[in-house]
Amino acid sequence: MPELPDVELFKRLAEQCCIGKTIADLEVADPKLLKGISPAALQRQWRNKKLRAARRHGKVLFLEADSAGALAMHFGMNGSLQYLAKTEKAPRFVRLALAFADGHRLAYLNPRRIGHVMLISDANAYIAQEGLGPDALSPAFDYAALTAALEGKRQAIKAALMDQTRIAGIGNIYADEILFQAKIYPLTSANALDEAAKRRLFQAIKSVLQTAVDYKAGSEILTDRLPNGFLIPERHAGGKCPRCGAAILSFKLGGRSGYYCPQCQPKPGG
DNA sequence: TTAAGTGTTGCTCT
DNA sequence: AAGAGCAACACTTA
Repeated sequence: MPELPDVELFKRLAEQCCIGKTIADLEVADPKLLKGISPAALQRQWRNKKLRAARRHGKVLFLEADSAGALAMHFGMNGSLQYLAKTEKAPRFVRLALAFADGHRLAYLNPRRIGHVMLISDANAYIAQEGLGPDALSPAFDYAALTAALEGKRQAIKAALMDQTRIAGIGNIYADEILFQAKIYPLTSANALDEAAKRRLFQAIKSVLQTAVDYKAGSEILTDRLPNGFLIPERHAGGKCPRCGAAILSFKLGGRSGYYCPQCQPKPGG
């Protein structure tokens, strides 16, 4: 699930339901996912503090408490954030939850436990320390930033898009979608893209991610929540190109499955 | 029952 | 030195 659009929705959920609320308790159901602090220390530090703000950079969500640092949440392969009403029973896989004074809870779920929640002092310092590139949807990530990120790189353009140290927020599924919309063959060398291709790529990064957020679509296969013309619903064996009807082909890159249309995304020179 | 899977890290090899 | 490939992480679903 969680690529940039998913985490953006988690951020909005936190903003809409929890900002300004007093944290009555922290329920750490799985201490293994908590980094940088012990459950007891986190409870001491965050109890009776107010949740001040939610921020996002790439795939990371930051929840900031008043004068008590921030929690940096990584959702891994299939983590999520859920708001639970006072009387609502906790679903499976809740690993950590903020229990507010009004009885509602904000729960961090992570079935596979790939991912973590880390207490940090400052989001910007964390971004710098992790070496994260500019957030794909931020104004700071402009066309010049894209060309700089791809400069002299010979690796496949899909791998470059997914490299969080160059651009933060794009994962396997949205990388495929962006390259489909930009009509670029995913295994093209990054430094082999001409000006026109890079312009299309930049436009596709912004429009695909923004569209996904606007449609409230995660990267799950939710056909009815994505506009027509998206590749994502056809991202499986037997899929058909939404543009030309050709059979969608699959490939492997770095152990991950990718999908593309051989008609709309032809190999350079082939 | 087996395989595949939305992310990241660390290791090895070229 | 960049970059490719792979395993590991833990667990669900097809």
